[in-house]
Amino acid sequence: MSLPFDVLADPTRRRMLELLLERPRLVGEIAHDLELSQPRVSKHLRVLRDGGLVTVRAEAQRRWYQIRTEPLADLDAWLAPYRRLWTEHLDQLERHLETMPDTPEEQ
Amino acid sequence: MSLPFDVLADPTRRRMLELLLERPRLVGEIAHDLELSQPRVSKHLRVLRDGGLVTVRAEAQRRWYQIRTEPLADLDAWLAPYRRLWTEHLDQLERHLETMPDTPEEQ
DNA sequence: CTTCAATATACCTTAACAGTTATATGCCGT
DNA sequence: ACGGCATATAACTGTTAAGGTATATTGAAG
Repeated sequence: MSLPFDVLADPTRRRMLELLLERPRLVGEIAHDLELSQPRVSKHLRVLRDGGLVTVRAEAQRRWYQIRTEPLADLDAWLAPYRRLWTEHLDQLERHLETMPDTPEEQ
Repeated sequence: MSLPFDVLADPTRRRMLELLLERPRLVGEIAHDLELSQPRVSKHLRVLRDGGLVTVRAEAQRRWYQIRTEPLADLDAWLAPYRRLWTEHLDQLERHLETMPDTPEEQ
């Protein structure tokens, strides 16, 4: 399970994903909507594709890009153990901190 | 809400966070457990700290680093709209795809 | 007050990556 | 067959970031 952190680290790619969340799109559409050059979009789509976050469907010269959820589900799974820290027992962390030696804070 | 993607993009930092999930740790502990040089650990901790993912508590020359959940909760929130794609109505996407023009797949 | 221990940081090198411009590829219409 | 459209990729450039080594800082202990 390779996590999509690197792929999602780029804000442009996240904006593209956000568009693709609504519906599949053409390269040109994305470039237009986000005001990006076409090669730039193609390159990012390549990265998204290599990371498994999108798939392509060819229609003549057009390419329909569509979101793929698996890596996002993996990310969700990665978050699980941390999520408990701020949901279930929020005070469990607090109690833990009280266990720590009591010394002046830095910064 | 600045997302912690860049910070978490580094696998070493993710391993460090994983350690800190159990309990707060000293720099030296982390370096030892993960077999990393001390400066390397300090540098990563700096990034984690700037990203709000950890806080420090000074105890003499020791520094106790402890996890901070807010950015992770932000990440969780970011995931929310996507999460629906693979939980609630998995077939909603499928239905959407059937709406698309039917052309040969690429790769 | 000197020395050692724990940590932070400066400096340097290298690698990766985003962006641009130019070009290639493939398909459609005429 | 030909010109144009949609997309991909190559080549190049600039920036950023990680890692290493060396050094600075601060507190403790003797």
